[in-house]
Amino acid sequence: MTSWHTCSVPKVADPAVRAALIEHAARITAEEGREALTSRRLATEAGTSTMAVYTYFGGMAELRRELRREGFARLAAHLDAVEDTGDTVADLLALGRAYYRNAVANPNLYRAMFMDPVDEDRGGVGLDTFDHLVRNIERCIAAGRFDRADPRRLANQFWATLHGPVALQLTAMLTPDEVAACLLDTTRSLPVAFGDSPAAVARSFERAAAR
Amino acid sequence: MTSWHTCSVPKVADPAVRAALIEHAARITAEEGREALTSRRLATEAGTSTMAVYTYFGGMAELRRELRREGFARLAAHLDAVEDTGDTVADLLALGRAYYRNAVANPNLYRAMFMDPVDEDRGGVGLDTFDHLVRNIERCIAAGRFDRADPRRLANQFWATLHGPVALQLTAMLTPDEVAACLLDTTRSLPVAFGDSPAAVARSFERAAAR
DNA sequence: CCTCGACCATAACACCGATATGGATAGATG
DNA sequence: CATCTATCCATATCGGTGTTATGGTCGAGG
Repeated sequence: MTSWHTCSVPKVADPAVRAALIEHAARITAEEGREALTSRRLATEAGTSTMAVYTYFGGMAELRRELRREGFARLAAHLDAVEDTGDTVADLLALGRAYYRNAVANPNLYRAMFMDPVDEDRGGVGLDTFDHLVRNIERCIAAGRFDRADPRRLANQFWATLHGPVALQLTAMLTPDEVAACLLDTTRSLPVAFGDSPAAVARSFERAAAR
Repeated sequence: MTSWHTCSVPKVADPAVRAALIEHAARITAEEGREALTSRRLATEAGTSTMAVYTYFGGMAELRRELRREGFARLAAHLDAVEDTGDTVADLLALGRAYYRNAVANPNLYRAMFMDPVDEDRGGVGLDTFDHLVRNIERCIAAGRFDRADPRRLANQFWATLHGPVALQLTAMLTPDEVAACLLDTTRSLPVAFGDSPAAVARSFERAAAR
């Protein structure tokens, strides 16, 4: 029949099934970690069979790849929520706090993005996420707060300085308290190393904390 | 028979089999990563059966725990090879370089130690390894190079500052070149944040690089 | 209407960690 | 020396995994 008003879902490459798989995969991974994400369980909870994973993704590895893409989208949403103010360094510190909050809010997705091994090369997944960080550092330089330098290099440094404590907390190598102290110290000293004055950093720190 | 000169290996709790299991497990993990370490393959290459894993360790999880202990022993050997000189900050920088070299030399063991998830609490495995770092920082403080502070807190900060770039390199999020630049910058700025003068840090940096 | 091809449910395969079972053997006991 | 006992481990098995082969269903286009 297929009359014009039935609006039947096209059977070919049904995007709803694909989206449901990613959604359920993200939920299972976020709630119980990578090991809990099995093809059979995913198929059951998504209301399909394991074959759907292969028709839409090719295998569990590719599905996890899409899962990482989803995680980067969520991280980007967290970072985009930090709005720019006149204090570029305070903005940078706020970005750091948002990064940390996203990590502890979704530890298993953070693991999947930044800590789990991945055989294939990471084909630029999540690369645009860090443009946000780079642009903020460019503004810090333009505002005269940081010395002139390659913004990308400073951004990598800032990122690694965040990732170190975060990763050690997620593997229980450091306690959350130790990590909090660590981040407090490093995020305070890093802008100074980038060229800002200690007094200005202290002011920006209070402004960022007040948000 | 078992006369006094046959020196028969005691059958009860044969430590040679246990050692062989750990040795082969370390080799397989180091060469091909965590996923390659299966009980069947380990048993085959060690010349025994999978049951040996259970009689000696209780399961694959406990075996991996011992594997981590082995990794910490190797790291400790790397760090112990750094000898103390009169320049305590140069010693600290040399420890950092040794830490990095150990990580890139045995990436999969580093993963097993610091990046892989572990359900049980990390029962202080590898805790003594960081005493080395803490004592060095205590000497930096005693020598007047660093401001008075909790040495453990500074050690955590130093460790996290190393782990961040290292971990991002091992997951291919950053290239080795980017990580090298990152470590160059952070290890240079961190002692300054700890209270040392930039000029003194620069001197110690050259001394450490000259080793 | 009818064919065609995409989608996917079922079943099977090879592999994993873990366990039950029993045989072999070293050491203790008489 | 004979026997007993407890340990170690080889075999077989179980439930689980990712993946693949097969075939049926059903929408789309001629």
